[in-house]
Amino acid sequence: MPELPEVETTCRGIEPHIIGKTFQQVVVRQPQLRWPVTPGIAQALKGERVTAVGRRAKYLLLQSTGGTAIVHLGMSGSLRILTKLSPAGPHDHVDFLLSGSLALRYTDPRRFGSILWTNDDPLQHPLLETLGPEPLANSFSGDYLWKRARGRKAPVKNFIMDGKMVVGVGNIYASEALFRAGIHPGRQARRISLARYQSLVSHIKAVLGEAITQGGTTLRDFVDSDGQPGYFSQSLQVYGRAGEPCNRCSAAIKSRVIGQRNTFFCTRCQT
DNA sequence: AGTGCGGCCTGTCCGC
DNA sequence: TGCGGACAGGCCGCAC
Repeated sequence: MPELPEVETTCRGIEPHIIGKTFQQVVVRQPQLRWPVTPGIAQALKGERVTAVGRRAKYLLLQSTGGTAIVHLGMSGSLRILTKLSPAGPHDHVDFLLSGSLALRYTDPRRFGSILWTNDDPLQHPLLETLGPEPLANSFSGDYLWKRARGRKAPVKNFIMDGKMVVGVGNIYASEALFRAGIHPGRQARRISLARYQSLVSHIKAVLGEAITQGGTTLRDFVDSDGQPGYFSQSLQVYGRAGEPCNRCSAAIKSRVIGQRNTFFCTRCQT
C-alpha cells in the first residue's frame, strides 16, 4: 500500500516525464472512487500545460495552467507513465493523455483513492488545509509533538497517525518508529516525556527517509513498468512479525489492535 | 474538543 | 477443488 515514501517516489518518478507537457485528453472510465472524480476535470485540463508536480501528505498535486489535479493513491492505487497506450484493464480508471504520445495512467483496484480538481490553491482545499506538518520538515520536532500531546489520553500510536498532528505516518511506520524509540504504542500520548518525543520524532524521520531511499531504488523506473511498489519489508523490525523474535532482545513480538489497526511491538523493549 | 468507530472496496488468505 | 467469510488498510465524517 502506498505510504508516504511510495507517494514521494511516485512524485519524483513522474515529474520529469510530464512537466511541460499538455493534456490532450483525460479519459475517466470509472468516476466512482473514494469520492466521485470531480465532474468537468477532463474539460478543465484539456489543452492545459503541466507546470509542477508536488506532494502534500499523501496527496499528489499535478499543477497545470488549467488548475490542479489532487490525486490520492488510497491503499492500492498507482500512477505510471505509458509510452505506448496499452488496453485498459478493469482497474485502470483514469488516463491522462499527454502531448508527446505519453499517458499517465491511474490504476486502483480497491478504489480507496481519489482524483479531485481545483482551480484554487490546492493547499487551501478542505482536505489539505487542516493537515499537520510534513514529517520531514524542520517544523516537525519533538518539541512540537510534545506540546500537541498535552492533555491527550489517546494511545501515542493513534496520536502520531492523526493527520492533524503530522501527516504521512501510516500504520506500518507508526509501529516501526515506536519500536525504534522504545515507546509502547498503547501508552497515552500525554504520558511521554519531551526527551522521548525528541527520540520518536528523529526515528519517524529516519524510518521515512530510509523508506524513501529504498522506494527510490525499487521504484526508479515509472515508465512502462508494472507499477508494483517496492517495499521496505527487509528493514521492518516489528511490523507483521507477531510471534517472531525481537531483533534486539529475542522476546516474541506481540500484536494487538490499537487505533482500530493491527499494531506490532516488543513488550520488553517498548515501555 | 477529544475520542472512537463505521464505512468505502476488492484481492488475498483461511477454513470447511 | 470450490466457496464463503474474515481481513486489511487511509482517512473522512459522524456520534458521543
